[in-house]
Amino acid sequence: MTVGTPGPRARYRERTRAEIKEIALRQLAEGGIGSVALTRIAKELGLSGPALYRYFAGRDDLLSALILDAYADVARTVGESGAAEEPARARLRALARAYRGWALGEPHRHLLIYGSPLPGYTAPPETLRLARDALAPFVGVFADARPAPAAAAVAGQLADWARRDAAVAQWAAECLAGGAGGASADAERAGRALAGAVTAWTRLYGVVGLEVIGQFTTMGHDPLSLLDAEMDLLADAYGLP
Amino acid sequence: MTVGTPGPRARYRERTRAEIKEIALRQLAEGGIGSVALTRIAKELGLSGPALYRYFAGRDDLLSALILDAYADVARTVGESGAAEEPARARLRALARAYRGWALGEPHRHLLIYGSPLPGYTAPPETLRLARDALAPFVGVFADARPAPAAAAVAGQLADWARRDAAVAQWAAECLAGGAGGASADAERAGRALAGAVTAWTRLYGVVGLEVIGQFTTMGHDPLSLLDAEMDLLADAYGLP
DNA sequence: TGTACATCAGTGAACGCGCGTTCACTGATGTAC
DNA sequence: TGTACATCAGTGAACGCGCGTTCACTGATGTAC
Repeated sequence: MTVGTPGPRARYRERTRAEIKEIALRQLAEGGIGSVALTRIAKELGLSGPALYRYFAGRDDLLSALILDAYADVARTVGESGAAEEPARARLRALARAYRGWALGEPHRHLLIYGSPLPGYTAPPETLRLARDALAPFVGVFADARPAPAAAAVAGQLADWARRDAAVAQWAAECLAGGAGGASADAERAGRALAGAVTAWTRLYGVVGLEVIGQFTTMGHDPLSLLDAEMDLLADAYGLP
Repeated sequence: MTVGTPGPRARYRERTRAEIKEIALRQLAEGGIGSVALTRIAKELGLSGPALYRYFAGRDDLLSALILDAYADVARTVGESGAAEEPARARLRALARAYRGWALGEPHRHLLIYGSPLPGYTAPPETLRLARDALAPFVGVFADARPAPAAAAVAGQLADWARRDAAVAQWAAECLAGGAGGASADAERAGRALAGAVTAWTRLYGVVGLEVIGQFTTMGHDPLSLLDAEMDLLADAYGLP
């Protein structure tokens, strides 16, 4: 079989897969993960139930596809944002706002990957790489960070991690160099940048996650202001320009 | 009917309700919320299915009871911790660690109240008060906070909130006075304390929430160190002794 | 102290529902000669 | 350019499952006189 041109059958197949995922996402948005049902997807597509097994090995396989798509979408959305901003702290704000925009726009997809884990479901291994991709832009922001004393311990732990695991060290170096190959960054520097990125991510998740599940509805503050403040405080604590 | 002594029937009733909730919690821990099934609870208790309707109006009512219990448990756990610690920043650490301990010990209950919301389920109104109770000790910690400039906007918003809503103002005053009646605290002070408390809560949730759903399993840091660092940085930013 | 009555726990049968998945098959579509 | 064949989308019937909830009822337990 020739590689390259997909052929009409493969194209049709991809289109149907996409339609199935589209309907599944709608069900997810409307009734949560428990409402994603192959039977009803098939009916909506005008197909019989078993027909879906031509496109997905089963319900779990479909959910895996949705999860991987969501991770990829997050990485893309965050990765595309804020690259132009000049001071590092402005870039940090932009990254955080980009994720918030995505999560508020598609809360069901945020919850799919960062809500309650599906019992009995084990995520496919690609998930790890994709989750890392979303973190990469944050690592870049903290390339020249000088953490406050309170953050030194975490930075040290992550530096040790980079020392122990060569793959991690290389990944961090790539993030720091903006994708170029110069992997000459030392572990200390990588540790500082990773600490900043992880902390940015937990703060971002803290604010946005609570906002998505509606825990702020009775509180008298604007979640966006809080998010901006959190990123600014982090920029302060890590000495970002 | 005399109030006071419960009587043997009421006591038996309460015991059975407690047993039902116990089994439901075990099902929740083992298979998530979708696994909480009245039919199977009844079977485990040696009862027929419909018998449970003597104790709970239906599945949603049982879930509501579990949710309210969880909120109350959080408030109690956090409230009991760290009161003795002297410098405010040590108290803050203790509060955060207390919640983390609870959440890691009973991740299913953490997820019940802070994971994906149940579609179609609306929480009973008592939830709000109980959620506030859990925040109260944090407000006390930030009684004399002097927020960094980056946090001023949020503190201002929450001060406005206290000005607009008398009930909020009084609640904040009670938190600041440690439960005493002296509600003379001004709105600015309440706003600063509330801002600190809310921020502490989002940071705490950020770290613990991600830890519970397993997002740190591949990262080379100790989540407890990160949590401590986050609370220390917050104490720095809010000028806590 | 004894008795009549109200209260309440619990049962069994039944309703109606949707779900994931398997299997043997039919018919259309693309492909190799 | 035409034909034989393999591939693949899709069907219909069927299996087996557990679930929440309602209803009319029985029998035990507590309570008021």
